[in-house]
This record gives sequence, C-alpha cells and structure tokens, in this order.
Amino acid sequence: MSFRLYNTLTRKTEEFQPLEAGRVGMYVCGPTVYGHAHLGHGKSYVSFDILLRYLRYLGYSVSYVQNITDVGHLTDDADAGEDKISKQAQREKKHPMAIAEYYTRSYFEDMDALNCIRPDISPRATGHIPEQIELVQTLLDKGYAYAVNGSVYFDVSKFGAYGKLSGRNVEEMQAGARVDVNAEKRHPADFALWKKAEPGHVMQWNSPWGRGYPGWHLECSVMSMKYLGKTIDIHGGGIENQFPHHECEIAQSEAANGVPFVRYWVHHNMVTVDGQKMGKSLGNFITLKQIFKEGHQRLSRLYNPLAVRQLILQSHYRSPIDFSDAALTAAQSGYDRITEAVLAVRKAMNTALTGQADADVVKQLDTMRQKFETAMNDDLNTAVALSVIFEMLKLANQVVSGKTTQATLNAVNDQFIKLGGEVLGIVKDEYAIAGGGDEQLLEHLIGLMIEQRQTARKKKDFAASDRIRNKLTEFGIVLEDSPAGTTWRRQ
RNA sequence: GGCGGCGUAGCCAAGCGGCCCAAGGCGACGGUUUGCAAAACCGUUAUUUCGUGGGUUCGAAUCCCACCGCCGCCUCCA
Repeated sequence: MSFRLYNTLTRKTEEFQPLEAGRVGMYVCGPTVYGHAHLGHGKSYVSFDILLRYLRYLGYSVSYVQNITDVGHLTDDADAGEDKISKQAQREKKHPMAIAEYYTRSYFEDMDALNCIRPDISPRATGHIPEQIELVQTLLDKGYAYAVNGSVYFDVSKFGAYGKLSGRNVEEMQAGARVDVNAEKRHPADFALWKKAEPGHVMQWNSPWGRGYPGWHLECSVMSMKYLGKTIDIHGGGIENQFPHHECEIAQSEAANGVPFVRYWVHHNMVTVDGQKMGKSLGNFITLKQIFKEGHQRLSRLYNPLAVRQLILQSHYRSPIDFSDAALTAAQSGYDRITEAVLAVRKAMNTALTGQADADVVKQLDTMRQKFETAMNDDLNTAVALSVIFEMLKLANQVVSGKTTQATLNAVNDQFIKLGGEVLGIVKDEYAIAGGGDEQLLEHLIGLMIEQRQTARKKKDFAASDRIRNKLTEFGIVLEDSPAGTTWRRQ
C-alpha cells in the first residue's frame, strides 16, 4: 500500500506522488519570531516533522524549507499600528533584529527539545526583500496588481481561481467582512503586496514605489519558489492560515508563474488549553519552555518534551487537541513506560545469551511493523502507529523477563529505533546521563545506600531497610528490588 | 451572517458501510511476583454500545435528514 495524504485543495486523501520521482520539496510556514514558542507551535511543527520523517523513512529525498518571519506584519488593511516584532522591540528596548534573533534561537532550542529535525533551509523574510520586490514588479507587469500612493495591491478580480483552496468566493466575503474598508483598494478582497511605510516604522526598505515593507503573504511565495521551484510538492501550515494567507499565496504565485503553486496542501488543526482556544491575544497560552522547565499555573509539574511530543502524536494532526494537565500527565506516564522498556532491552543485552534471534519474536515484530506502516500510510495515523509502539513495549518486556538471546534483543531494539525513533521521534538512540561527573558520584552514593539496605534486609531489619528506601524516595530516587538485585532510577 | 469540524468507556483517543458484541494510552480494580513495596506480566473495566430521534441498507459508530451540545475559521495568530 502506498502513502496517502489528505490534500486540502481537493478535500480528499490522495495517493502521494511527487513531481519528480524520489524527491520531495516541502515548505512549511514557520513562526513569526516575537515571542517564545507555545503549545500551538509544538503541535504544528511536530506534525510536519512526522510528515518529513515518514517521507524519509519511505526513502524520499526531501528538501525541507521552513521560513522564519522576522518582519512582523500588520493586517493587510491597517493604515496605522505597529508590527508585532517592533512592538516587542519597544517593550524590551531592543532593536527589532535583536528580537528576531533572540526568539529565533529560542524557537530552535524548543524544537530541538521536541526532537524536530531542523529544516534544510530556514530562510528569513528580511533576507529576501529584493526577491519580494521582484515578484511584486512581475505582478504589476502582468497586470495582476496596481500601485496606489506608495503601496501595491493584488487585484483579486484578475485571478479567477481566487478562493479555490478555502472554498470561498469573493462576493460572499464582502458581506460579513470584519476588516475596515481601505479606500486605496479597488475591491475589499484585494490584498497588500507592498505597504508604504508610515513615519516611524522601523522595518522598511527602498522599493520602486518608495520606502515600505512587504505584504505578509509575499515571503512564503518568494522563498518557496526560490528554494524549491515554481511548483512544490507539499506546502504545510496551520488550518487558520488556509484563508487568507495560503489563498493569497496561491494567487500571487500562480499569477506570476502561470503554473500550479502547490500539489499537496497540508493543514494541521489547532490547539486548545482546558477546552478553550489558545491565542496570543487571549493571554491563556502556555509556552513550551514553561512546560519543560519553568512551570505554569495550570500545570501541576514539569513535563518531558518528548512526553509532549507523544501527546501530540496520540491524536491525528487534522484533529484539534486539547492540552490539559491531566492529558500531559497521562502522556508522560505512557512515555516513561516506553522509555523504561527500551532501556531494559538495552540493559539486558549485556547478559543475554548468544545464538539466533527468536523466530517467533521476529515474526511478531514484522507483523507490528506492517501495522505501523499501514497506519502511517493512511494520512499519517500516528495514534495507531503509537499503539504499535505500545505493543512492542509489551513484547519487549516479555522478552526481557525470560531467557533470550542478544540477537533477539537486537531485533527488538532495532525496531524501536526505526519506528519509535526514526519515524515517531520518541525513542532516542542514547539516553544520556545528565550531569556528567556529578552523576557518577550519585551512582556511587546510591550504590552505597543500596548496599547498606541489603545488609539490613539480610538481617531482616526491615525498619532500617524501609527507612533508607523511603528517604531516597523523598529525594526522588526510586529503588526497585528484583531477583537479580536492586536498581534505582529517578522518579 | 458565511465556511468548516467535532460529540466513541471515569479521562484521552483510533476506527468512517460487514474483519467492531469498537484499537491503543491514562486511571481504577483483581491476580502473579515481593519481607512490604515499586516495576513488570496476566486479567477485568462501553447492560449489541458509539450525543438524541428518524431514515437508507441484507447489514451503520461509519451514509442521509432533523434536533441538541461543543469548537474552530472568516482580523495577526501555529
């Protein structure tokens, strides 16, 4: 069975067929860097990371481009007001570029923590002003745009296909429009390609139409064209960007190039927190850093970034996901079990027998792999794919608890790495011991306590042995007894 | 006002016409194990049941209609 992907443009799940066999060009709308990344970013980029990883797993050579929007945009109709980056710059008393740089680094840090593979290219909008001006000029030359008083607008009436992605038509949109009417525009649906800079607007550039800045749909068209060509295979983004952002991108790009802009439009759904929409303007958003290390009022504890990733994978990318403390706790528990099982497999390798891999285990693994691939092939059904990882967990624990061979354990571990690691990104190749030297000291000290406790237990002095274990539990160290001896782990 | 989505066990969630008397996770409960625990393993956890009421069909959680409830987009937002 081949890989099938839902295409917003056709509203159907279609067999994925790249333009050029074996190669895929994928563009994903990146963040506007004026604040720390939040849960919504997490869901978005984990979703596309899965798409990227699975395409690579299938053997495609993927070029993955994700922009960094480092020039904040106004609404396309506003005549006054500040852009988001400038606003943040004023607040922090820094240059807008410093703001963009700072939050770009923060963004990558969070995405690394979520185990998202970095894009091959992360083009900045401000680094492509000449190209954007060029595209505006092309649209003017071809008669799709008009210049008014230092600004340039796209003439929607000239592009018949406008609305094909979002299923809207220009006439119906006029009625309920909540945007202010801009007298410069010929039609309310026309959108800005280039805006004249108002006095005091920090981010501005020279153009044939005077000093100004690019319209907010322009950068994606320009940068995807530049790095991936006039027709790209996949364009991803949030469902809220379907209109107007992506609709405008299509209009600009196809009007300029005369060829289809995108073959597969992929949109992921939104995030809610405790059942409510999470929005920057609402102030109820939780940043990833708050979940990972700073804490938040709505959260009872900190969570492992990969547990957050796992929670995201538990539902479909086109479904909304509601983040709550309870949901995160549940995901963390499940994630911990997977991690423990993987570690147990790796640990058991040291003492396992030599010999051939257990044929039955190998067969079961293969069945699970097929189920996994079938699920992923069906528009990235990560919920089912994850359930396969849990089936593997069960199998792994059974294998580890019995007599087994190194080859068997290797087979289990390899599949964990391939499916859980390479594709889903929740199993690591190595679980680094944090802390380095201190960790060794800890190992020795706890080893000593375990020894003391063992002595007490041999003498049946359970009061003493329990005291040691309870005290360590207070410090977040859990002792576990087994026939092979006592081991410890962090809570 | 226009457009779109959702409602499945205590919670999260997959399934989208027969393999469903409905995956998987979390939680809970019982058992094995343990000095007691923890972890792991085994088992139980949706009164033919999938918001409610109709309909189509040999057959529906899955299709159609109505109703109720929730959410998102239409303005920058991932």
